[in-house]
Amino acid sequence: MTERGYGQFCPVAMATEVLGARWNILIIRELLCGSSRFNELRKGVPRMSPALLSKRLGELERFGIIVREMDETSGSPTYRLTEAGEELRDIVMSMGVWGQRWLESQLSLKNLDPSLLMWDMRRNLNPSPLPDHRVTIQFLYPELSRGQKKWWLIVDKHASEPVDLCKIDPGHEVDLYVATDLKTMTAIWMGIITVADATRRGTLRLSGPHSLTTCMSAWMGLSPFAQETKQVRESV
Amino acid sequence: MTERGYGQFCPVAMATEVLGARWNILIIRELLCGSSRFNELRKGVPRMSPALLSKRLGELERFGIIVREMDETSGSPTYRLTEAGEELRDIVMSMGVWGQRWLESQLSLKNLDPSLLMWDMRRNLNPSPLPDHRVTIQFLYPELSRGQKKWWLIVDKHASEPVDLCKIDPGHEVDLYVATDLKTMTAIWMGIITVADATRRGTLRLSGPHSLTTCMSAWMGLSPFAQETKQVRESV
DNA sequence: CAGTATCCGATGCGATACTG
DNA sequence: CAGTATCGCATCGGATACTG
Repeated sequence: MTERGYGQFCPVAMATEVLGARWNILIIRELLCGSSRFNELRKGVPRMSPALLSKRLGELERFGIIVREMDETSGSPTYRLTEAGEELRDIVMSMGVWGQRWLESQLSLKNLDPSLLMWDMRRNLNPSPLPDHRVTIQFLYPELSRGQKKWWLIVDKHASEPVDLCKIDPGHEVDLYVATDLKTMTAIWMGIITVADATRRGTLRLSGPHSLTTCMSAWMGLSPFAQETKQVRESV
Repeated sequence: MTERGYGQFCPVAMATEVLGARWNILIIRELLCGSSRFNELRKGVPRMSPALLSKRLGELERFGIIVREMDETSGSPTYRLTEAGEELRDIVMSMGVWGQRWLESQLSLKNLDPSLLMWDMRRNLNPSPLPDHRVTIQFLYPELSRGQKKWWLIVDKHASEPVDLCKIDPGHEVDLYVATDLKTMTAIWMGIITVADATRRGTLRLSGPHSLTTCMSAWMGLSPFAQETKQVRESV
């Protein structure tokens, strides 16, 4: 990529100069999903170095796609999409739908990452089917390394942040245990298999009260693209 | 870009691995516009080396976005979009619309290129307002170098290819002369100014029969994004 | 016409460490 | 928490020439 531009006046080419730069679409995706602070964004693009993220944020601001503002209360910087950036929502979503429909799910299932998965689940979890009191759910991935093995989702409808994610034991009594492997959990999240499938095969085990286990597919929000039906590739 | 992937299972990330690779969106744009042969594609991405184009076509084929087939009659290879590729049309068009709405037109007008412009005009010219007989239109860009100065568009409704583009004098009598500068002509094509504007300012001069000059904005198709209204950037 | 082959330079970007 | 600073390599891709 010895120089960035395409030397074309075509608006598609102009847009591609911005949107085609590595990482940019994913940064915009994070902002569209509601992240706004630097270290929040980092969680969504963990393989990106902070230096590069900072650089890209600057570029996106110069292009008028995001603005950097100081948060009144916390005093820390905040990024949000401008109107121009917000108008990218349909494009980014369409790309996701297209990816889900046409790219091999096998490929996705090679890019497993528990942090990203749990972070996504935190974001999309739906508290409403859950009881009114605080609920603690522990996820266990036995095959993973020490630091990645255990995760806690704490749901409290009445808290300021209804869903919280921890990697260290919050100390609460656990209401529901979910034991599975990362590939299974990711496949469920992506809509490739269901909770029922995995339970039947024995790759997912739930232990806790019936009131929590039976409605798992209700409170566990899936990926926004989960319901997109997979298409079969055209064979030559 | 030390490695290509993002390491994320998210469908947006998967799609971005394919669509974000340099040039790919522009190649797809060309295919969507109807190009199908290698050297036809090259005209749409002149700054791309043939080696790289070839490589990218191979990748796109492996991803199931295009297929390479042999043309029965000519015996030469042909590329066309698969169903998966065709489903990218809305995304690519949306990117163009977004680019036209939000990116500085000044930027576009720094990426002038007469070959791309004339090639685009050839593609979008609308023969129907023109007379039934063959019409030859000569474009003259006095400021350009010898090889880029003169262009001929030959329109013949009854020919197999209704619109032809030449860089060398086809020898026909010219019906309409268009003299202008490249920036003006590009701005007209992009919908930034109109033929009438440019004529009034004297940056575009037409000489030929009234029947051809008055309906120029009718036969000269504009960019597919020309009617998108420009938006003003959010000021901080 | 439709590509390959080869070469080499620029730079994007990843890794790590550090600071206010 | 929110970034900067620095370094060095891998690789992307541009240029040119060549081939069936």
